[in-house]
Amino acid sequence: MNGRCGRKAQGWRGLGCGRRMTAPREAIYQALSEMAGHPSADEVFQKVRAGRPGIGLATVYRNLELLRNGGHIRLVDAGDGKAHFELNHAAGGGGHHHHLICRRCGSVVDYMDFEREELELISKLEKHLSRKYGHQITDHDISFYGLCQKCAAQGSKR
Amino acid sequence: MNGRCGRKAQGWRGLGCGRRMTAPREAIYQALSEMAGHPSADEVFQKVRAGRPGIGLATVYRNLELLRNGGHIRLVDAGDGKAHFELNHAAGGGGHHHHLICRRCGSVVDYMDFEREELELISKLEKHLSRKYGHQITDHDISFYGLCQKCAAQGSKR
DNA sequence: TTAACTGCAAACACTTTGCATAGAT
DNA sequence: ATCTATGCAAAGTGTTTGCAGTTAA
Repeated sequence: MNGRCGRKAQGWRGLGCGRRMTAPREAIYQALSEMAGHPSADEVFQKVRAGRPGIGLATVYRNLELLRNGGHIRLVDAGDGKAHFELNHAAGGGGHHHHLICRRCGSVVDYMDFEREELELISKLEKHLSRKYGHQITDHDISFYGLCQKCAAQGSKR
Repeated sequence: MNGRCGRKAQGWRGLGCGRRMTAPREAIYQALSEMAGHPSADEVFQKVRAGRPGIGLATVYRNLELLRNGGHIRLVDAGDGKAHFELNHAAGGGGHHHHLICRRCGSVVDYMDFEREELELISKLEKHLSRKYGHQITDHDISFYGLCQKCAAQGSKR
């Protein structure tokens, strides 16, 4: 949208996003892309660490932030106080999805149902809100909260 | 939905939610209800403290959590690492709204546009997702992220 | 060559918890 | 009288930052 990368994104090089392409950065993206679900920063750290023992947690945080700014990955709020991440396939127009989050166990289910109707309403909303409030909308988040099947079965209160 | 209050909610008493109705709890809800926007836990604390000097921050956190579980207030994620709160007017079916959040300055704008279409799609989605995934959906969050007018004007990168 | 990146550890900010006391029912 | 809620301070947690050394460009 505004100043995205500014460089030709030839496959993987796009991750550099005008910055240096370092081994840790690649390893971090790689790790995230190999992980299922929505790992937390620390989980990504553990995974990267397995293949690159010397890596630091700070580097993971710094790169996740960088990758997020570059639009490569996306932050998911699972309501557990930690930041969770997932690849932003939506950047390619591909597998964008929304979330179904359990308030008890924190599990996150992705869903892509009603894609057509949702996308239609969403783009209508984005356009309208942009005009009305002057916001420059780049992103959205639609999540449903409640109890997952397992937790709901475990009894209603606490 | 599941085990909500279980007591007759005679106006304000409903806040007790089966628990003791204490002055701090009332003061905290009162403070939040008098504040505009989406104050953070600490902002609520400051406001309550003004009228009740002795109150503790922990009590504010404990009660915000309690009120949230009781469905009286709602947590808003402004992406700034702090928990923000607002009254859950939606509980009464009234002024439910969604958010327009600035990634730069963290400002949050409420909007209620396209209410009919949105609500229609949302309730359809909730029903469908409940059936398909077995989740017990109690709540949802729809937010658009980007730059507010002011921040967008201040330059595109950085 | 040089400026961004890294790893480490220390610093931070927000939130939660332990415990003795106060207070609602 | 009983048992939950409170206030304080101390402990956690997740995340950020300072800095000297490293490394991509």
